[in-house]
Amino acid sequence: MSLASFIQSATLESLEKLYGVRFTEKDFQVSMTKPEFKGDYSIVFFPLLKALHKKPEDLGNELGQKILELNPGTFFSFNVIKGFLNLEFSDGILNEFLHTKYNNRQYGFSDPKGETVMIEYSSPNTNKPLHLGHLRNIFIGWSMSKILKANGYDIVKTCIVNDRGIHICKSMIAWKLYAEGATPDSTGTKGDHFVGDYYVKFNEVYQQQMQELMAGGMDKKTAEREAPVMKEAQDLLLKWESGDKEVRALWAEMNGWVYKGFDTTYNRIGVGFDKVYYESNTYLLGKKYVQQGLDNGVLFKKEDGSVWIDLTNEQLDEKLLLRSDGTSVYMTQDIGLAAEKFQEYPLKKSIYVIGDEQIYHMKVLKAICRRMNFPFADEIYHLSYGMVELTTGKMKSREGTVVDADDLIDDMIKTSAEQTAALGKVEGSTDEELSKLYEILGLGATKFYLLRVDPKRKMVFDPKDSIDFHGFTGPFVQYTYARIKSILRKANVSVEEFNYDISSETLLPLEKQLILQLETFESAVSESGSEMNPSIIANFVYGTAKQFNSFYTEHSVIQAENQAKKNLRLALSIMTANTLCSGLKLLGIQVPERM
RNA sequence: GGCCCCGUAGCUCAGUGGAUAGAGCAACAGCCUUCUAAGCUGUGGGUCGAGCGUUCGAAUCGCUCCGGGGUCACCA
Repeated sequence: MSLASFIQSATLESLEKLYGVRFTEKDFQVSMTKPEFKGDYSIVFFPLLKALHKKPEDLGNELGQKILELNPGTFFSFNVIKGFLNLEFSDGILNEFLHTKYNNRQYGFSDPKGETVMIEYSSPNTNKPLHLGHLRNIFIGWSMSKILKANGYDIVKTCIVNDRGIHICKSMIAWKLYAEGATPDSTGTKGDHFVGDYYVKFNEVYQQQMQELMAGGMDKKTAEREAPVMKEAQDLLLKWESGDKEVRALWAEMNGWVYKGFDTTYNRIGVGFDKVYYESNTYLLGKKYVQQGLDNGVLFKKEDGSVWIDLTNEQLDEKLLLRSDGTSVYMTQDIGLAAEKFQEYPLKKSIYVIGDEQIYHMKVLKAICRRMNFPFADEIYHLSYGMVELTTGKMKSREGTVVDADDLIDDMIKTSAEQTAALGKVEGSTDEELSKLYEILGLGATKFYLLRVDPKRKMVFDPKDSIDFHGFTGPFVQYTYARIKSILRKANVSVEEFNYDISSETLLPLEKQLILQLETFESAVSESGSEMNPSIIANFVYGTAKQFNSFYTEHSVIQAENQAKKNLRLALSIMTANTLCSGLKLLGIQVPERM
């Protein structure tokens, strides 16, 4: 139990003993005491005054005395200011916390609950490489999978690959027309970029043809439809759907190139999936549910044969589920896949990491599932994240302002190499060690930068900011870890073998603050899980690193005043290192032993 | 137009019912014969978009307005 919740229940118990009234945790708040006041945690008891007809000083003092009396040895003192009861923990209880947790690598993590959660993230189209926006999606998804695992859930990481449709047909036709048989291998190009280049080529040709048609007097709408290259792409799509062997072969080959490219990127950034769904396998799954919905009257057919659901009475609109020609739309597929997931796995919850532009879509999906009486309807959770914008505005593929994922990672690794070299602290390392280090730092910086903001909010990507390794950044936290490891090496202490005998040393303020900070890891883990928000962990590890650095500057570990102090500080250092490592791991970030 | 999200220091973000609103970056001033200065300490910087309301107490809750964004396809 965390210190905060310990105080919660101690307060409830004391109030009941004192006044015979049962309150709930919502009737008062427990928070960390502001630095300008004496104390560690504060009980805000304003709300209780009215119910108990007490003056603040009286209630505060009575409550404080009762809490101390019922929990001997736990608290050192208390004081009352207005409606705040400030409690100070005894050094003994904090020391005991340190003693039991300092070398527990599982600290902060829950035992398995035996419940499974699926989390879908990334879900790219196969016609172009991954970009900065995908990276935010991917890092949030990966991090949440780790955080939920730390909260005791079994995780199925998944991805729906949008491998069919007009977008890939556009790349295909451009390749057929202009590639002259070129392949990623023959040109030495990464597969996803290779296919993406033909998508760009398609759009160039398409634009040009439209201009020509419009110059000939055609209106824009018709020109969009009539441009030869677009008609050829449409033709490929029809052929694909009818199972044309040649088209299917080319489609499979080009997608294969893309997958190889994606895998390279996924491997490099250290993410993966347990189950990959392909749209080409799942896009027909929804149709049977549409028939079911028609049969039981949830859906209705219009005169032209199209199928709809009416959601106007829940502040949504009418939504099309089947075109008049009987083909399915996006939503139809999503219904099918949603059901498929729950059939394939015993899911407690099904999470979708998708941009906030699809909030409406996901709301409609849930509403439809509810109408169709799917038992899982309420277990669908849309973890929506805000778009990543540039300092110059939005990323627009048409204007060529999209930040490519591979390029970005290359830049970040290069930057970390330059910065490391400039500091000259890792001389004597092998080339292999160095390139590993640069990767850890470059990826750490990128991941931290994208995860430190609440997912729900849109964010600005400032290249200048993102390569700053000072302050609220991944490398800052990694640096703190590396320094601790350096201390431990110098002290000749092995983390596994160090044995901390609990001491009765008085804790100095900076030692105490660090313990109190470390103690909040557990609640950071559970909060980031229930809020679906990795930035809580990012803030925690940053705060912890900062707290350690303050301590480190002021007090020497190796040159401590006496052996007991030294042992205490070694234990504190080990626990900080472990906790930073655990926390960063939840963000998908590795730690370097030196930097 | 309907629905939804956002507006906090020059910039990027925390804080979502409690004490004098916090960090990082940028600016300025200090600290390396002492465990890694990718660090630490300090200074300046705010009508929390505006107004009204609820409350003992509002950046936080409600209403109105202003500004920015998303979405509402027989597109994917």
